[in-house]
Amino acid sequence: MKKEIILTQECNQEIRAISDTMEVLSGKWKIQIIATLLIHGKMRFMELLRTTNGIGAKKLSKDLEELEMNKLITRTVMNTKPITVEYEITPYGRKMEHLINKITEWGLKHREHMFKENN
Amino acid sequence: MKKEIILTQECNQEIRAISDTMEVLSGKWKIQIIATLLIHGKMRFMELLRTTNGIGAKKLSKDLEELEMNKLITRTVMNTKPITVEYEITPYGRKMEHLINKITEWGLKHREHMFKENN
DNA sequence: CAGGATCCGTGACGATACTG
DNA sequence: CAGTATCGTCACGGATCCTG
Repeated sequence: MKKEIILTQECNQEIRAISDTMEVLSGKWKIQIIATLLIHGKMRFMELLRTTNGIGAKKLSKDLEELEMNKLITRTVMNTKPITVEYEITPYGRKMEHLINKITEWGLKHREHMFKENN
Repeated sequence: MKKEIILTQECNQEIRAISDTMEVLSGKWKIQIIATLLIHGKMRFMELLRTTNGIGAKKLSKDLEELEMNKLITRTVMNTKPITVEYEITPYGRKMEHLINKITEWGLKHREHMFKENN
């Protein structure tokens, strides 16, 4: 099974940067997971599964793995019985908070804008 | 063929806002197209096709259509022979410039960060 | 030129069952 | 509990051909 960090290899610097970011963030769930962890702090797998409405275990597992590869979260296996695992935002991941806020902000304005023009 | 603006219908306000934004932006190409149009101003279909490296005509056409639905760009058919079409960012779309800058910025830092830790 | 129609392969994702 | 393995579906996106 390959575990490589995906960094885009394309011509233009700016386009690469954009692609890199989108590679990390895109999909329905990644940002939601980050946002949830930013709010709640440490969380276990099942908590995330319940909180992130609509996601399946397989997808959650995969997304968490990718987020860990990108150093945005940490994964800690506790030696309890039965096993529990805790996920937590890294300081580096926390730096994404501002970007997520911008994204949220834009989404709110966009919804307004769409309603205004269409009705 | 349905042409509806997709606005997410989920529980939480913040999550909805995030999903709305990602709905508009996600995929490899949308932001690239916007960025390109921000730089070059008016562009024709074929210009965009050449400039946006790797995209196919079908996908470009579809993405442009979606961007137009979201009022980020305008599509103008010129009555020339043969027909030409011009795409251009709207003032509203131009408001996304700041967000795109943030995304680009984060991508650059992320690339640095990944190299630092892995080598 | 600007795309639509069609065909088709691949991979993403859900559901279910199973393991340490 | 925290996943992995397996199966099956389906929509995305590429390639090609066609049209006003």
